[in-house]
Amino acid sequence: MKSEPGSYSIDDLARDGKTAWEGVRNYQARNFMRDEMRPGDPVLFYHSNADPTGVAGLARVASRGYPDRAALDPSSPYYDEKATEEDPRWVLVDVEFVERFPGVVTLDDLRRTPGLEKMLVINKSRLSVQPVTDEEYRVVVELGRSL
DNA sequence: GCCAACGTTGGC
DNA sequence: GCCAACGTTGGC
Repeated sequence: MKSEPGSYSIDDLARDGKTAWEGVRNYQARNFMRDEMRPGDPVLFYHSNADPTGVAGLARVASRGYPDRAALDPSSPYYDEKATEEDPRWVLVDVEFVERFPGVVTLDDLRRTPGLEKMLVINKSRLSVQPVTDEEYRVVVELGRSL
């Protein structure tokens, strides 16, 4: 799951303990949260538009998908005029903090680590919620903890 | 700040 | 249903 640290970083999550991952306004990303993610699923927390950009730590899915009510709130930056009470259109999950890596596994690290060639973040960087295989997860965690 | 890649919108 | 125009994302 990706976030711009200027907006919400791994440190913010460490402070909050848990947060509602609101504001995702992309159908593919929404569908992952709605259809695929379950409480307990491990999450790589990725800092985009950052210095350095890359995986900053680990989190965990803490709820099933449920409506993102920010879409109904005209004063929210995530407001969507097409969202309604009956069909809020957008979905989020709760995410809880697990650990912060001692550093950041940079995008460059990901690119040059054998076994990670197919990670979507390398080729489909714009997708803000994306699946990671068990093996990719394992490799990234190992990299992150050895920084 | 620039720009390429991508997703969405809307006219036809 | 196509596709051009547009807006957004995100790496650099």
